[in-house]
Amino acid sequence: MTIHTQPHSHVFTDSYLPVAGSAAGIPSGNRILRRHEHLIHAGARIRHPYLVISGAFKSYVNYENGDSQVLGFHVPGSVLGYEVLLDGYCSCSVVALDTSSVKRLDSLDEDTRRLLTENMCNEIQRLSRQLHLERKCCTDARLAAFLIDYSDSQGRRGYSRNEFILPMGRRDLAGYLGLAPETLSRGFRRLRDRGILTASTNHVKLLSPERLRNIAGVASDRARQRC
Amino acid sequence: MTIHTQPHSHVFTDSYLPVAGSAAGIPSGNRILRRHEHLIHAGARIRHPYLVISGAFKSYVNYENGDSQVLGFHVPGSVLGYEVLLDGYCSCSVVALDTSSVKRLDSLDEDTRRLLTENMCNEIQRLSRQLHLERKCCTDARLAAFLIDYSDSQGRRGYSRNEFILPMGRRDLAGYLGLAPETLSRGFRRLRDRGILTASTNHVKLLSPERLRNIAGVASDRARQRC
DNA sequence: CGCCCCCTTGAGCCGTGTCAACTAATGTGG
DNA sequence: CCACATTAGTTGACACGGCTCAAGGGGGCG
Repeated sequence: MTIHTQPHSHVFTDSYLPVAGSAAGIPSGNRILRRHEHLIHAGARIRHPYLVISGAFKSYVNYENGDSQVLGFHVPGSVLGYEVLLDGYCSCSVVALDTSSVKRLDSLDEDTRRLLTENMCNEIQRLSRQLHLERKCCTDARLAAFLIDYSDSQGRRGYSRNEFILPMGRRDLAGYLGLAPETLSRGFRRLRDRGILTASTNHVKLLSPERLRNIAGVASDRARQRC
Repeated sequence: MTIHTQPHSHVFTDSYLPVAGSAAGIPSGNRILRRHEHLIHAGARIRHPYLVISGAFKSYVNYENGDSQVLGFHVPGSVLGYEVLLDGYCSCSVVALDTSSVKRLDSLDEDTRRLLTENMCNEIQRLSRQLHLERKCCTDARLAAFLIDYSDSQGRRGYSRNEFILPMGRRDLAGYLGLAPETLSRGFRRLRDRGILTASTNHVKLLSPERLRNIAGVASDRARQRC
């Protein structure tokens, strides 16, 4: 049996329906977090899950030796805190990349539980895909897959698919993609040289989404050497 | 906040308590599968989860271009089929590596749901760790981490920690660790040359678990080049 | 203005994938 | 039971991608 996966969907876990309208204004009663402020501390216990309303978050783990690993990015629509289905102890930290707001999901009713379960399931599939991506695909394909994915995520939320601002810095993005920052920088440069996009640090404009999608799609070939 | 993870525990998802005694004889009423026989086909729908009683399984995904990815190995005590918590459609296939038996969990009661949820949670953490391992650690550290983990798993189930038979072939193990079979072979050779183990294909004997654990533990350093 | 941090660019090295050849193990049919 | 075919595992040679180290811009903020 063959699974036909699109190159790299669902990296952004917006399992909830798009909330494009309400994302502009920040609803009262929600918790507001500023850049670098933590929503969740690894090892701490949470009692309620959160729904991301606006902004963007990064989840990560720190290891004993000091280096940290970026686990994922979370945009409006994402649900955080599936650990409440178990003991509530979080294994990773979640920090705001920019001024952001979240809605606390107070009642752990049937719908919420299902939402969290779907969230976990998506997470497993995302990690599997990421593993496969890092094993088989070169820098450019990984970067292309990420950009296509982010582009789609933007589109689903009602924003432009071809022009957007990345909420995370190069270091974090490199960490997420399993690359050194220098390598990521060179990846951007190659895509820019080929006229596929323009990227002034965080402002990205896709000039040829077709070719970008192609680069990401050839991904699963043995395209580690031939991009 | 720093998470203190042991080098690589829980790769083998024996969330259920060890069933060492009952593993010897195969209880009646359970489903028996022979080598290469599938328990779950990707894309198919399952209605009940399974508990592995004896033998060993491999879960994997096939991609369009033909190459497949090994997702995990499952020994007695593992639970398979968390997808029943959602729509029941499986995203990966599960095949027996040897003559094996499973027990179908008929009632989806509270305990079973919790077991499956824990299973998913462990899976997420395992995949995160694997990602980190593959990004930061060289061949020998990855192999060492796997062997330590398998050794511990054997120990928990009441078998020898220092001498065991790996149920999977080199190709599958290489695929799981994200290595080429040749590279894995060289990894075994280096560990053998250093007097840390003996390995005649599947029969592994750990001569110096201490040093092996050390190699796996130095893992998270920037030990990609210096093992 | 000047400091700091982030990003970029260059040079060189090392680990691992690939290709190819050889051996060992397994299975098959006569 | 042996000869053969087939697959799995090992070993060697080589090339290449990405990491590391080091230095050079560029933008934000005090």
